[in-house]
Amino acid sequence: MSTRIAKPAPRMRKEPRQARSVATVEAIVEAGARVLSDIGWAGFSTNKVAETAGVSIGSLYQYFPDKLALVDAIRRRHFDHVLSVIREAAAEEKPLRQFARELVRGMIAAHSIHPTLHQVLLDETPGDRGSRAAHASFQARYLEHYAAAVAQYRRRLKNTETVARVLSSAVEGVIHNAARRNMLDAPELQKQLGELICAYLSGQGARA
Amino acid sequence: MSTRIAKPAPRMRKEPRQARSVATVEAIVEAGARVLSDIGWAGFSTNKVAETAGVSIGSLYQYFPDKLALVDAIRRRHFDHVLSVIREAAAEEKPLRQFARELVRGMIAAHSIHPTLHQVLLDETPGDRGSRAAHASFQARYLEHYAAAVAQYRRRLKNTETVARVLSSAVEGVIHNAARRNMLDAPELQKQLGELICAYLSGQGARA
DNA sequence: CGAGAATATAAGCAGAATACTCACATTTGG
DNA sequence: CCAAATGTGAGTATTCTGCTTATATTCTCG
Repeated sequence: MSTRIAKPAPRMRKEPRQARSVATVEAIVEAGARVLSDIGWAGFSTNKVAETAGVSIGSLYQYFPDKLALVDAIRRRHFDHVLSVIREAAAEEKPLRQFARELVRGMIAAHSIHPTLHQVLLDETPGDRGSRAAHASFQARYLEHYAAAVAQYRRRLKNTETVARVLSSAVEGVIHNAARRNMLDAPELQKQLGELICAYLSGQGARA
Repeated sequence: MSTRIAKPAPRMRKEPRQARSVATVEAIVEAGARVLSDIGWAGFSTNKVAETAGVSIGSLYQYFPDKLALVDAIRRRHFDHVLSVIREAAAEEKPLRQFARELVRGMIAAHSIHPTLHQVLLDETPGDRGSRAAHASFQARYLEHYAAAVAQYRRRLKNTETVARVLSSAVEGVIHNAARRNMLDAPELQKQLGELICAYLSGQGARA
């Protein structure tokens, strides 16, 4: 019995050197995100990704050692994107309403390209081999930013962590639901989501 | 070209008449829910469901004409359950805090058996053939109950529909997230989710 | 130019699943 | 005790999927 590590799982089998191959790799990752968002993990096959990207299946395997390495690349790219959105919204000190507005706009923008990618990545995609760590790390930093905002705007300072978790999952739920119904750009929704955030963080949940 | 309807898709190939077969069918549906919740749609195979139920694959096909009929049965059962929870919480007139508490408790209880079944049913499961109607009908009635509550507790009566949608998806998001982390029974979470509902429905999202 | 390196192609393999049938065994009710 | 109801599971036929490989094309750079 070896050390429980089944696969070394290198990120890239070969690093793209010319501009052409960089574009190819980018096209593959982009197509992968599209397939994942449109059809979900169940329909995510390397052949279909290659076809969607407009490259041959051989090209895909020239750079990605296996299917999971591809998913990892997609995940990394998407998480980095989302993380930057929250970091930006929670960065400097600003009025609550402005924070909420920027957060909502950013999250909606991030989900407008591949509406359900985020959820698929969180729910359906296997957390196999090494992505587990990246996954957890993302979640941790993700929450940190939320917690920072919560600490900044909330009077009651208890349970910051739980409050942050509740807030983030509520926002994600609303966005995800809107994405599924193709209603991400409804201005009414943006407004209400903003109000939800403000109301919860203002936080006097009615007495008694 | 015929009428676009590929399959008549009967619900049951044969109706169980004896107590034994009723139990068998029930075991199959229950096992199906478990498999769907534990492994997701990608791992949902009729063979695995039968094995989980402790019956032979032949028994399954004696009552369910095909895979989708089985999923439909699972969906119907689960949706009926969830619907009853909301109906009960939003039934009589009661103080906001009590409504919130009952809703949260009910939703958590409903998700405690098969934590991620609800999301899987909504997101991964194909809406094929005839379940589309049931699906939409469920969503409609689901929202109706939320809307009733919103109309009852909210001062501003505009956008009742949007508010109901935002509220329901926020609640679902929190529950779903908690389910994924096995934190459904954390009392802190129940409390915060209740406060979120109250705060949003109380609804003065800070001025300016 | 031209040679070798980098990149792209797609036919196809080997094996794993999977939905579903069918011929037969067992149990039940009347 | 028998006909109907119920249960069984090996087997089938088909699809799919991840991935290799032998070959073709394009780029870089002296």
